[in-house]
Amino acid sequence: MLHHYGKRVRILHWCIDQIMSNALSQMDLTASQSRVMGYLAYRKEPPCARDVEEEFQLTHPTVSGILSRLEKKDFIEFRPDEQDKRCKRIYVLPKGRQCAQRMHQVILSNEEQIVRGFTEEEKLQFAGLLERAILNMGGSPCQKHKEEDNK
Amino acid sequence: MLHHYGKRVRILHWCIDQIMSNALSQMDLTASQSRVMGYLAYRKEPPCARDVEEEFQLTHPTVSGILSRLEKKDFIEFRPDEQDKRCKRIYVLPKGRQCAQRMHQVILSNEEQIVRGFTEEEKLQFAGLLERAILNMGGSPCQKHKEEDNK
DNA sequence: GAATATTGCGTAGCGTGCTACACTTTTTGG
DNA sequence: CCAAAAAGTGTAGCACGCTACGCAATATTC
Repeated sequence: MLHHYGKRVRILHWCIDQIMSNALSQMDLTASQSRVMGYLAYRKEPPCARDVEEEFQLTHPTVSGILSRLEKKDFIEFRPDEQDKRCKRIYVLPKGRQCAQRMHQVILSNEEQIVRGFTEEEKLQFAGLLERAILNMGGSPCQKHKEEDNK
Repeated sequence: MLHHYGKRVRILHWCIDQIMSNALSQMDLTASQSRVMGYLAYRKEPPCARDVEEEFQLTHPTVSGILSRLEKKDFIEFRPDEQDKRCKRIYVLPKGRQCAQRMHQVILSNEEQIVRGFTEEEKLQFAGLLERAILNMGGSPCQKHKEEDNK
């Protein structure tokens, strides 16, 4: 019996991105950009690109692209770290601060919309089954490095 | 309480694609390409691009790109339809037929791997919750056209 | 302290998804 | 029958994932 998990996960992933992008288009932000902005805005210490990679389990060229688009649109600014000259600290500019609250709302309401009509038990099950499926597939990308150490 | 459904769906989607791509790289196929090839190989009548769009809920530029890469690698061939000169019928070439069985296996084993260790009830729940989440988010892209008719 | 490894980042190049536009062919309405 | 709508493709341009490479700065090791 076929359940088409892969297909369903793919479509759901697409839907989530689409809904978020629509809700945020008026702020000139894509779904990925707003998720990163949400993370940046709610950090006390200005993080560097590496922290964003860890948070979202993305590779550095991907994060680099998203950040450079955010910089071009004046949501953020890069400033070199005094101590470690390799790092470029990410500072949220006023334009970024302005829409932080709105972003947060959109992200939360999106999460709610995904599980609308679910009972509390179903929400727990859904999160649990997703997590188990991820573990079945070997976990997130950046965890692979750690596994390689067990040689 | 935060369950990070969006994040988990995104990561799971990524994992599924990654595992499939790895399993198929020796055949010079990406995950998306092999899914399309799987569909093409198990069709009696040679479909046109439109059928692929419907099957996978993708837009036509996306399908067009995947098909043109498959054509370039000699997995498929386009031939104009006699009756309807708009359509380009898709014919699977020998190279495509050769790996059809293997593709099918990889796709099936991938589906199994996603829900490894799940009970039958959990598998049903997982598929059901995914479907409900998709409906919560407005369903798949191509269904929007039909909704627009209800004006 | 100098050679080496690691870390942080940049860039090139690609696949896959999208929107928006244009074109040809077919179908449909008056 | 002819104009208009719809259907099937094509292409341009973009976002966002990836791998693979390279370079500079820091850490580590001998």
